[in-house]
Amino acid sequence: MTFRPPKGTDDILPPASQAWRRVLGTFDSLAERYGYELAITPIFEATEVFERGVGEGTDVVQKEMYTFEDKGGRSLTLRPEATASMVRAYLGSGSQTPMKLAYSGPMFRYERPQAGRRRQFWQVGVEYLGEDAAGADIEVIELGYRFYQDIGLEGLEVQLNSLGDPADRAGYRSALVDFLTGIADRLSDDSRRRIDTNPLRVFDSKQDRDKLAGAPLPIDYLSDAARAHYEQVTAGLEEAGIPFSENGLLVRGLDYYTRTVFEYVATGLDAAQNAVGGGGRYDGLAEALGGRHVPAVGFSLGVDRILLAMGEGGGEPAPLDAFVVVADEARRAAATGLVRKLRETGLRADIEPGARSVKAQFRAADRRRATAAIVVGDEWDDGEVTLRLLESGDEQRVGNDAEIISTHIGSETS
RNA sequence: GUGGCUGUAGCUCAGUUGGUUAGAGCGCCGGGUUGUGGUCCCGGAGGUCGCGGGUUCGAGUCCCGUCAGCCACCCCA
Repeated sequence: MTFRPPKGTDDILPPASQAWRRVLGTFDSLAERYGYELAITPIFEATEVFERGVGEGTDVVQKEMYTFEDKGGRSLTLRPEATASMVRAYLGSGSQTPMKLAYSGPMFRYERPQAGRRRQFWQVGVEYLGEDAAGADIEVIELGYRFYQDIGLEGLEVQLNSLGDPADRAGYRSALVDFLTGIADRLSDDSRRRIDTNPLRVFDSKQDRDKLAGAPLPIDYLSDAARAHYEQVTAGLEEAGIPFSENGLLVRGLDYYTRTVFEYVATGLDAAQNAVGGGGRYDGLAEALGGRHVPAVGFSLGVDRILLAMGEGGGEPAPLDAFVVVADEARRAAATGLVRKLRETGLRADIEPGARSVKAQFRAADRRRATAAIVVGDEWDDGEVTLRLLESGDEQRVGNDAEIISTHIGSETS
């Protein structure tokens, strides 16, 4: 028996989990203020949801899926991302009106782990479903940007591009294939294979990026409608005060994107994986799943990577407002009752559950970073407790009432 | 899937050309203070040296294999 979690997965425990609570909480309230409601879908789906949604030609589908057969002979897959699930759920709901959804949860991809890449990783995201207006693109990108601002991630860059509509791709694709065929002898094996299967994916390759100078770019092949949409997005972002840079090489690794694509890059991250979030418009995804036409746009942000970029690996234990010290065991019932009342008033309060020396209890109070130690001893008979402020060492006797104690501590911490 | 680096106490590590009962710092527990922490002093607990095999009188140390971790590639969050 090993106590390590499976390869590429992590136990997130205190004190590191403190940062998780904060980041997840920030996302939750921010999404709610922007009008995105919670969506919870299964972490596994019928395999075809991802095959058809994400795209057969993508690395995610070809080699990174956790696929298994259940006892009923169904092929299921642990979700490698959430967007396909969200669209599937939206179609399943039968909704005829736009829906703004926010989600948070683990995703799974079978890969060799490294810095910023895990087999189970956590994404938060939103999807603006059933809306084709550029205003939705702008709102989504802005929401993501605001999120990074709120949690205090510095050195963030927003990169933007447009891939156009499927109709724009036909002409573009043949131009790209011509170009790539011309330099095929200098490309990596992977890229050469993609010329036939999925030429756009060549832009994903770091190895070949420098050889792509002069390659035709999707942005130069946009239809009038797609171009107008793109220009509305850039204008809207400027108006919203969101700094961004246009990157004609940005194509994203999933097949479902149309028009707008964007990525949030942490410039301060020295790890190779510096994309902390990304997204785009996917007007064709619902139809790829066999549904009706549903224009939509969304993003997903990698919480593990965000914390990595912020250097939030360790940290201090969560602070406590009060630690109740039992001076002698005969007073335990009184002390336990006091902790209960302190907690009811909203204080973070704790106590040792078994008999320990006063010294040990004070040491515990200090280690837990308590603001005050509350001693329950002989003074209890006078209706009082001793309140010691651990940082200054100031000590006084106060009424043994939770409200009174709370007031004394509150004036210290505020 | 491919390549590189690393596995000794809870953590960070030391361990001399292979040589007796494997060490340090930090952390943890207890005592010094009959009701007082964070400083200081004293004491204590805690180790299949990743695992398996081989060489040797003798392996933490050398060789082979294997597993795990880390990093990079492919690609993405």
